[in-house]
Amino acid sequence: MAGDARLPGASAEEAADRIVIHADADCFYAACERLREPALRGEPVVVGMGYEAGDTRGAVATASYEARVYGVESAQPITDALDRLPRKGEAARDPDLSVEEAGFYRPVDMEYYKSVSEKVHGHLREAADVFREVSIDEAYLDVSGRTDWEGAETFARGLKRRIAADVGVTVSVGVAPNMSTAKVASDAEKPDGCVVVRPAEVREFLAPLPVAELHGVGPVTARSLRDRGIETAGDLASADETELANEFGERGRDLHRRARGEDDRAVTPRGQPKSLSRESAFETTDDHGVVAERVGALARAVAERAQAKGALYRTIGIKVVTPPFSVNTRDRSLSGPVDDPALVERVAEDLLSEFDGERVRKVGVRVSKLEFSDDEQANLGAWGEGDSGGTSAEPPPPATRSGQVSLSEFE
DNA sequence: TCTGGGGTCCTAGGACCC
DNA sequence: TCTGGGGTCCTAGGACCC
Repeated sequence: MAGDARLPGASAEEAADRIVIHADADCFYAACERLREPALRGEPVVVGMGYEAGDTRGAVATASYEARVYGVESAQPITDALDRLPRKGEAARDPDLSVEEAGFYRPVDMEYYKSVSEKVHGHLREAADVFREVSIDEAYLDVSGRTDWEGAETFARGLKRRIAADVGVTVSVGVAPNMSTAKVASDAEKPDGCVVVRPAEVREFLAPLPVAELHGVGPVTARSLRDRGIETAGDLASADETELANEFGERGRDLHRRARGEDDRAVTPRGQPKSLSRESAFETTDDHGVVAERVGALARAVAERAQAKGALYRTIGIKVVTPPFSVNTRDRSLSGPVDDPALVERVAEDLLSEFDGERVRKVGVRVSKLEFSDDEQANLGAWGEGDSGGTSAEPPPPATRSGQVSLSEFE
């Protein structure tokens, strides 16, 4: 039972000697905007997704610390953010508003952020024995062979300094004997943090933290834990594991271990994606034709992306969000892996027909049970060395067409 | 004010097979 | 006619993360 958490090859001895860094760029999108627009430095900056200049739609992707002071936070609707922090330009024209208490709003520009991210990741990769990219602004590094606990802080500060000097963004880092503790440590002194937690200090470092600060504890679990009198990681660490397992299943055991700073997972490079999806939100409508149109476009887009990545898929699914916010998913598995955009479209629209007549606010299309052809694997091996792909001029030819797959179940 | 978009992992019941 | 156990796959939903 106890060995379940351990990955193959990660012996207890190896785990005990591990030095893991979690690096997390501070307000990354806002930092990128400041990089190319230095006038934004020191100003409140809000980056919105689904947002266009002058618009009121969309949601906050990143708010700079200056903007957070006004109560702007990520995932907030732009309209709410604007209530708290008006746009600079509008504040200048409106005598009731103060220009001092206004901010700059910018739409997300993923391509640019990726180009900055590649530079940051380049430094991180160079500093690590093993590098695992988590997202555009986050990564784990196994640096066991690069430093020791004596030198860990100097090592981490050097890394931060190189990134700041070369790229111009600040990165918060946490250094710890395992991934889950390193993650919490990088968060502990944001922004521009550098927190080293040595093996003997893990328990006391974690103990006072609210449970919600543990990776994997969201609002639902946090409330449920609080209802049981478990407020801090220390409470969780000393809670009864069997009771946690009864209440939360295997996740309960996991959280118990994380709260105790026990995490034997080895840092491994990120593998191939498990699914690819596209989704989009719109004004709630019950016009099935409009919804079907969207689904068709998303199906084409997702199939194109799969093709560009050399991915075959065996399951096609849709997501339909109906007011106020209920998420419905439907999917269908095929008899074999395919690369067949027309089929994605057909299956997606067929699955959608169940929702004919319903009010819909958002739809998505997903392909999953992915398989990657061998030559594409080879390409991805090379990809790990240098650039991070994404914008290659020509997608690889599809490895397999769907001719051999039975379509009888759709006709 | 109608909460964006892209992911991962887990659970649970039913079908189906041996 | 009714009884087991074990395993995998499929589908739907939920929690969580960035």
